[in-house]
Amino acid sequence: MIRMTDTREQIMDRAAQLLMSRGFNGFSYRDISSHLGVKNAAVHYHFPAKADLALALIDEYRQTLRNGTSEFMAYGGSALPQLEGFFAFTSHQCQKGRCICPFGAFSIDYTELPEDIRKATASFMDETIKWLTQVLEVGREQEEFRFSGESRPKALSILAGLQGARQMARINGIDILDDVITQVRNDLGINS
Amino acid sequence: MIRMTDTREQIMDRAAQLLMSRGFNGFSYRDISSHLGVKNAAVHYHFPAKADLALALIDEYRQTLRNGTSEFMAYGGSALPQLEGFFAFTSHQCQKGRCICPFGAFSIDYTELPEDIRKATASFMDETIKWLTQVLEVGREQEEFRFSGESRPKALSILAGLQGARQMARINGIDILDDVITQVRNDLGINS
DNA sequence: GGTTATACTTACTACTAAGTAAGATTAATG
DNA sequence: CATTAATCTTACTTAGTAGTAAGTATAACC
Repeated sequence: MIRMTDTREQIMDRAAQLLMSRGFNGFSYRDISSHLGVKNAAVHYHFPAKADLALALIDEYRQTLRNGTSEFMAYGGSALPQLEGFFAFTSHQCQKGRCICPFGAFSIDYTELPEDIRKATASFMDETIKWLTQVLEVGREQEEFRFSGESRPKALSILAGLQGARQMARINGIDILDDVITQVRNDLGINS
Repeated sequence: MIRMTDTREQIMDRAAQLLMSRGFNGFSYRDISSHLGVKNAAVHYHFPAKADLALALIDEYRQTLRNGTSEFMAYGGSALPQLEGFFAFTSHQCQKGRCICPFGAFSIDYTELPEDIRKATASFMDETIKWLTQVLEVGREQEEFRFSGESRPKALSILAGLQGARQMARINGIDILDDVITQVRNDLGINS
């Protein structure tokens, strides 16, 4: 009756929430199962090992970001909306309590993680870096942004700033993220 | 014979290493004791609860930073060396494998931590923010730096950038930290 | 020389974690 | 109706966690 298996989706949902609010080693299968009102082993049925869950989460998050960026990567266009979309996404995630971005969540336990998770995380990060680098490169050509230095280190510094800000926001309040985003705009010569 | 109790120091040393390479929930008393060749309970003798160890670590780290900054806070002076000293400290820590700064390490588990650790972390962060804000403020007056916007958000964005970069460096190599530091210099108009 | 405090060890408790094997329930299929 | 596969539960194993209580050795103090 009702519907079988949206359980898998519910597990992913709850796990995403937990991953980004407590880190990968900060939640257990029990945290998921008790929240859904099922037994521990039900979660193991869908994701035999915690690593399987991690891979699925990375993939999902990656797809989410990719949906918003693929068109730009393929055809180019206006860079500022891409950047602002990313800011808005980051801010929104944080407000939902998903403060720790997956990079942050996995980076803590990185050296202890299985090889395939490390690869997936690293490759996801690469993809994000490349996207932002292109956004900055195109945006500078079109005079939407002004900054000194190469595009890639600038992209790295922005990503690092957002990641760090999300974590600092946990300790000192969400205003910190807004402040950092505003400053990043300033440093790009965006007068909004 | 030999010397008693440098054990406490050795515990702190190892714990600092573990905290900054695995996060607070990423190491156990066993990781410490086995490395020192003592028993688990010996660690508990010096630090009854893990929270006691955390507080001691925060205090130590805080003292380290304070030693390098107190003179400036009291008397002012040249701002650039303060900033460069901070960069060098960060970079050096990271090269020693202490990639995760305490803020990052505790922020992950923040919501689950006991109240006193949360307070200590937050107050330490405040202290750091205030110091860097003053460095930037003074540095701009003395025309060592150029940047737009207020000093405090600029300080936040730099701290967040360094924290994020340290974590990204774990995943994609230590070059990322150097790139980010270089970009921060660029964005401050420092031509070194 | 006896007492006391320090710095441990031995041996344990109580708990939580990931993961598994085998059985029960349900829905779909031939 | 019988079979099969999917989705779960019950009941368990193994291993690691923080923390504690009681005892031992050593050095310092009176």
